[in-house]
This record gives sequence, C-alpha cells and structure tokens, in this order.
Amino acid sequence: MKQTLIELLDERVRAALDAAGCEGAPAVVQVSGRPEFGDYQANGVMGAAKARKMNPRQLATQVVEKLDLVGIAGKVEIAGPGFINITLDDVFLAQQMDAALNDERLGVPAVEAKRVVVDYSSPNLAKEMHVGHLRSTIIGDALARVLRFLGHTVIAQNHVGDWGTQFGMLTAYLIEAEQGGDATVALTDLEDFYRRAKQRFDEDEAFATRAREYVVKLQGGDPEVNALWRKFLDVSLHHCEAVYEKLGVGLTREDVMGESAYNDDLAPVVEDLRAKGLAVESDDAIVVYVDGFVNREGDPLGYIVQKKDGGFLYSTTDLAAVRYRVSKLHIDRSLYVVDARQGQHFQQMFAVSRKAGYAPDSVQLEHVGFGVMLGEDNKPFKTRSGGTVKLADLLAEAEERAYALVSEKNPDLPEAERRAIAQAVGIGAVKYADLSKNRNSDYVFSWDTMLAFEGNTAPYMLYAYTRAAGVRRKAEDWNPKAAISLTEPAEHQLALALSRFADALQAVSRETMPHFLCGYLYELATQFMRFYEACPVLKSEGDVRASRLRLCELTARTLKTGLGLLGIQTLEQM
RNA sequence: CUGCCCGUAGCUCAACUGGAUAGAGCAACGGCCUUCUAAGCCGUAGGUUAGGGGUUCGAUUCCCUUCGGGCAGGCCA
Repeated sequence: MKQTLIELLDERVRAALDAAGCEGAPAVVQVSGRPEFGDYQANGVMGAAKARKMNPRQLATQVVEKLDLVGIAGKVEIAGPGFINITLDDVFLAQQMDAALNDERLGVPAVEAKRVVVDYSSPNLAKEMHVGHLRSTIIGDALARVLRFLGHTVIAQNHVGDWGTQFGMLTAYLIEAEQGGDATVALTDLEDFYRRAKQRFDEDEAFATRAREYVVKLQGGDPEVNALWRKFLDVSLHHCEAVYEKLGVGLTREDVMGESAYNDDLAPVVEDLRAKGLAVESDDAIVVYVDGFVNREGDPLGYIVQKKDGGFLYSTTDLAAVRYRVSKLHIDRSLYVVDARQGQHFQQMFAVSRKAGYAPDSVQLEHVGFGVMLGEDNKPFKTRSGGTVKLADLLAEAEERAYALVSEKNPDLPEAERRAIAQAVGIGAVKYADLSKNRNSDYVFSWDTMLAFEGNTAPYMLYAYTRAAGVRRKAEDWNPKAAISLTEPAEHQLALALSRFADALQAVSRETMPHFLCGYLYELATQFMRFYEACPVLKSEGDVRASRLRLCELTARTLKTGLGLLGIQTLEQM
C-alpha cells in the first residue's frame, strides 16, 4: 500500500477539482461526523467556489461528475451548501481488510524515512525519578515508537542531568559513606542520599568547602573524583532503568547522552557565537539577543550562554546538543519532549540555533510541551504529606490497586495470573490515562478514573482486545483465507474504523499528539464491542463465520499493535 | 508590565489544514444475560463552548477585547 485512505480520497477529489477548473484547490477530506453523511466528506468545494465566486452547489456537481472513485465508493452525494459525502464500497473496504491482514504492518504505508531525534525522559541523576518525569518519559516513548513504526529512523536521546554543582556535594558525601562502610546501602535510596548530603552541606562548613573543591576537581578532570562521580551516575542510572523496565519504556544506556557529554563543546560554542558577532557582553555575562524577546521592563531579553563567573548554563548545553545532532547525527527533525514551562527557553534556543546556523531551515526543531500533573484537588500532585511522589512508588501503587481490582473481579484465577494481569492493567492504566489526554493541558491524576473499566481507559481497551483475541482463539477450525463480506451495519462500521489506522498514526506523527492514537483506538474498540454484540461470530456458520473471524483477527492485531505503539502491553485474558 | 498555555455537560475529557444537529465516559434514570467474557451493549436526560465584538455561506477552532486560572520572563534547569 502506498497511501492512506485519506490520502487516496484527497488525491482523487483534488484531481476532480482540477478537472473542474479549480487547480490547486485543497480537497479537505475528512471522516464524516455522522453516518447519514457517509463515511468521508470532502469540504473543499465551498472554499474553492468562494475564491472563484462560483455557485458551490454547481461546482460540487461538476466535481462529482469528474470524480473517479470507481471501485472505491459505493455512493457519492452532494449535500448542504456543497459537501461531497462519500460512502465507501463494502467490497473495497473488504479488500482493504484483506490487504491489512496479509501485511505485517497492517496496511500502514511506509513514509519517506527521516532521521528524527526524540529527546525525552531526561531525569536529573542527582535524585530519584519522580512523577515530574512521568509525562516526558511516556509521551516521548510513544512518539518514538509511532515514528519508528511509520518508517523513520528514530534516535532517542536521554538528556540526563549529570553535571553541575550538586554532583560535587554528592561525590563528597559518597566518600563519607564509603568510609562509614555503608555506601551501597546508602545509595539504595537516592532521595534519602541526596537529603543527607544536602544536610551535611548546610550544617558542616568543612564539608561544604570540600564539596565545592570537588566540583572544581570534577570539572578539572581529577581521576579520583571522576571515578566517584561515575560510580554515582551508574547507581542512579540503574534506578532509572528499573523504572523504565517497570514502565515498559525502551530507553537504554545507549540512549543516554547527558549534559556532561557536551562539556568540551561549551567554550567553543560561546567562542563561535562571539566570532559571528551574535554573542555580546552584558553585565559581565555573555548573551545573545534575538528579536521578539523582552523582559519585565520591556528591554530586550538576552539569552545567556555564559555566566559572569565563566560558568556555562543549560542554554549553552542545548546549543551544543543542537550542533551535535545536526552535524553528527544528521537529523531532519528534533523533538524535545519537555515540560511546557520551558517554552520560552526553547523559542529562544531555536532562534539562536537558526541565527548561528547550527540548525538549517531544513531541520525541524519542535518543542513537544506538556502540562503538569495535578492531584484530584486540582493542585500539583504530591504525597499526602506534601512531598514529591517517587515514580517507583507510584507504579507500585498502580499494580497494587489493579491487583485488588482483578482479585475482586476474578477471584478464581491463580495468584500468579492475577499478578500478571495487575501489572499490565496497573501500568497500562497509568500510561493510558496520561497519553489519552491532550498533552498541552494540565491533567488530573485520578486512580478511580484511570482504573475504571468504562470509557476511554486502559482496562476497557485491554478488555476489548481479550474479547477479540478470545473469539479468534476459540474458533479452532476456520478458513483464514475466506472472503470478507460486510453486510451488517456494524460490520461496515468496524471495517471503516479498522481502515483508519494508518491515518491515525500519520496524525500522531505530524502533530506529535499521542492522544490522537488513543482516540482512534477507543473508537475502534467501541465499534468492535458493538459488532460483538450485534453479530454473533462463533455461532454463525460458513463464510459469514470465517469473515467475522477475520474481522476479529484484524481488530485484535490492530489493537495490539496500536496499544504497543503507546507502550502498553496487552493480555490474552483478564 | 510582556509573552505562552488553558477555560467545552455537575465531574474527567474529545471534537483531525474553519464545516452540517459540539461528542464520549462517570454520576442520575430506564432497558438487555438458559446466547462467543454483562469488566459489555442499547436508550433517556444533561450545553448561550467563560463574557462581548469582528471576519466568514459557515467559528469550540481565526482576529480583537474583558474576566478567570496556570506558567514563564539575565547569570537554576
């Protein structure tokens, strides 16, 4: 398959518009809002008619006359002011189903491959991962999976925080802990380790002095301090990896490209910016001015790349990273899955990158921002005592709650079985609840809502999959090559939903919006449930039975693939 | 003060380059299990899309404005 359904229809309608004298007019093909308006609608006629001062109904008539949808549409109608409503031919839809079933990629056309960096997760290694890292980690992971599935070369970049003054403090404390003989124990709880180090730093002047010396030694490349630093990072990364594994996120050590990796490039970047006349001194710091940014007083806002004490900032690191990604990784597109609060920073950073020539116009730089996680009280998500919630604890609770639920619904299943289901449901619920919402807005974290079996939730999706997979499994003998026939309305609607998979993925890739995929899968699951209620599968006979089994098969595979692209594991039974 | 994001049913959320009667789930009410998993399906009710103005054949969507909430704004990230 070379194109998606919308691409196909769009091409045909555009050709008809051209033939009707409206060259270059967009077809504006989209899924119909209601069944009585057909399966797809082309809305381009009205706009084209207006631009040419034509009668839209008349133009629509001409377009429909020229419109070649032989073997694709069963019915084409003009409605309202000039809508063209297209109902797909059931034979055509059946062919689509057949093609998808015979394709490992479910009929999703491969796109022109691009090299795409997805920068996500990026925890600070000084501390343990907490809920603040959840959204970046799972949104980024889903986007990486979708882009990869579409045929792009995805380079995940885990831009971890592994540099800065706090690491002097931590390595200094690590020495003390080792002398005390309990370094390994002390490092099992990083959060606690950080707290104690901070406490020593605040209370003991000698320790604070030593910590500051360690920062200098670390930056100076002192082997001993560097070894300690690396040891600490290693432990911290192990913590991250445990979380990634629990979450089912594909990040590995290979993807780690921390702040420290750019240390040697920071001074050259600043030097280069100065040489190009972009960076200038201001209050003893080195800043780059870009148009359109002002501060509180209305004065031009500088983008600081070097502090007055000579130190560099994350702004410098990010510029170095852009250079690296463009010149060494040869990327076409770079996605930064980072908290929306850093929006201005990225706007400035992108602008500087353009001006300095680090990123040519051919390279897309996109900040994939997202809102904060709120508790059910609409305030930032915290523990009951007001502390930050560790990600490991959150995930453990998710599994615990899911286990209780599964045990209540299905007490007869063996313990191990229930544990496995609880893991998929619990983790899936946390991820799906996040991914299913528009990432731009803040979102309310609610155990009850995400673990509900109704509505647009992970449990509902997983249940739909078990039904589809279950029917197929129980069928035993049937002809997997049987022709698909779509006679019932529910069959038509299900097939239609199945045929939209590729377009849903395209939309996710284009807009970097994972919730489009969730919305699609929810629609698919809903249509399947209706089909399941309306059309007996195992109890029907012959060709009808085989045809319906094949629809179940494709539904199961599409749900499994789609949920997989969200990083969610399916279950054969629950 | 400046900029960005948000404001949709009682609650949590949708609405795909502006499209037809703004859709789901929860909560409320009413139906459907000797029938493939009822963890489901069907139905009823629920809206001045924060307010006002503008552009348009058509606005939740674009522009202006007011209100309300969040965030950011030179040496943290």
